[in-house]
Amino acid sequence: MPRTREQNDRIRQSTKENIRTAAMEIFVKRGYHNASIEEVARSAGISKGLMYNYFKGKEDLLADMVRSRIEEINKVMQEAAAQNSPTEQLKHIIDGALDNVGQRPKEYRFYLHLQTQPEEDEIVSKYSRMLNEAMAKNYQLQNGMFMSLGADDANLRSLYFSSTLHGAMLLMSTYPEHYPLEEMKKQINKQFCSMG
Amino acid sequence: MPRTREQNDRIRQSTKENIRTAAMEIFVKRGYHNASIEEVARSAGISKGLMYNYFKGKEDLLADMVRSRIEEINKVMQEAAAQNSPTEQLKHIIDGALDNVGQRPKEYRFYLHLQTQPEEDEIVSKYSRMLNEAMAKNYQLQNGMFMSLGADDANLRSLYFSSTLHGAMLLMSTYPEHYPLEEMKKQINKQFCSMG
DNA sequence: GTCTATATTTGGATAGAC
DNA sequence: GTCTATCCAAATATAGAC
Repeated sequence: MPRTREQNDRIRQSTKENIRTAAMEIFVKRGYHNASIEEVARSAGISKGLMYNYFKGKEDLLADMVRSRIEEINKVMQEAAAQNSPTEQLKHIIDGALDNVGQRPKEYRFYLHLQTQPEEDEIVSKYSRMLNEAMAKNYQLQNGMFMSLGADDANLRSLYFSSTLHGAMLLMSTYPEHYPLEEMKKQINKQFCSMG
Repeated sequence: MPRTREQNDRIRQSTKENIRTAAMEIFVKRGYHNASIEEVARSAGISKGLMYNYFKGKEDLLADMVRSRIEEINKVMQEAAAQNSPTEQLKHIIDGALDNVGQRPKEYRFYLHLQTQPEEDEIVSKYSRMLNEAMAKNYQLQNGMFMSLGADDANLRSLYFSSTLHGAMLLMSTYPEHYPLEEMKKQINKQFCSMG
């Protein structure tokens, strides 16, 4: 009795999702270069060969992750833009960014590691660029928020804000257990979310 | 006519320095994992085999770099501590950090990439840890400076300062040609180097 | 849809001659 | 002190059977 089309589809989807989860886990643990397909497959509970039935190769796994990361970033930014006042918009960015790192610091660290990849890396630099471009695009949006807020030199202010925010994320991912998340959110809010 | 001891020493030193420079160049360009000994040797103008006469292997090259980086960081911090007032001490830290990144953004990026290495990387994590520890040590020193400055919650203030500073370094290394270095130094100074 | 066995490549490291 | 030739391990990817 052969499987129906729907059964096969379900199996395929579920296996693919297993691989995704396993790949993220292993990549975060070992880093892209040191992660082996072997180990990803083992962690997903399948054979090495079967991987290639679902992803073209190791790079394809990474591409999939980066795509989903960029979606996640854009989503937070769009939610922020939908807020009523620039004050609330910026607050949403701060909360979105810092909560995300606070919840999954290793994952943030993985993507930052990726973003700081040398530009001439043969394989990975493409994805580094994609992430940086996504951030740059959202930075433009953020500039508009500081305009609305009525900042003197909105672009400079926005850049200073981004520096502070990304610095906080970096330090939080480096010392996740000691970083006073809520305290920092309060400080950044106080400094940037109103016209002083 | 054989070479004298001194001639040999000079040759050895000069060759070693050549390798160091070449290795930094290639590592910064390709990243540690993608850099090949082959290419480092080519760039240094020597054969691959000769490399192993000067360094135990690829990892030893990295160890050498990290050691010299930590020395560099500590030096800036000691110079800062030698200043007369906490205001000047903090200013020295800001200038030292941001000028360094401004001059060699790729190199900073390389070390940040190293620091964000996953903890369980088999080879490289050791050096990641060393860098993070050097930074943590200097952070203690910095805390003292904010104490002297008479900050309300000195440790929190110091952490916020570090977040801002490292965020600025990160963004500067990401967009080296667009980042308004001097402007940012001024802002950070204004915010942190006095008691407001 | 899944597995095992195998091919292929890359690159770090060593040996031995000059 | 330097080079060329060689070894060897790791890991990506493929082929073919069940």
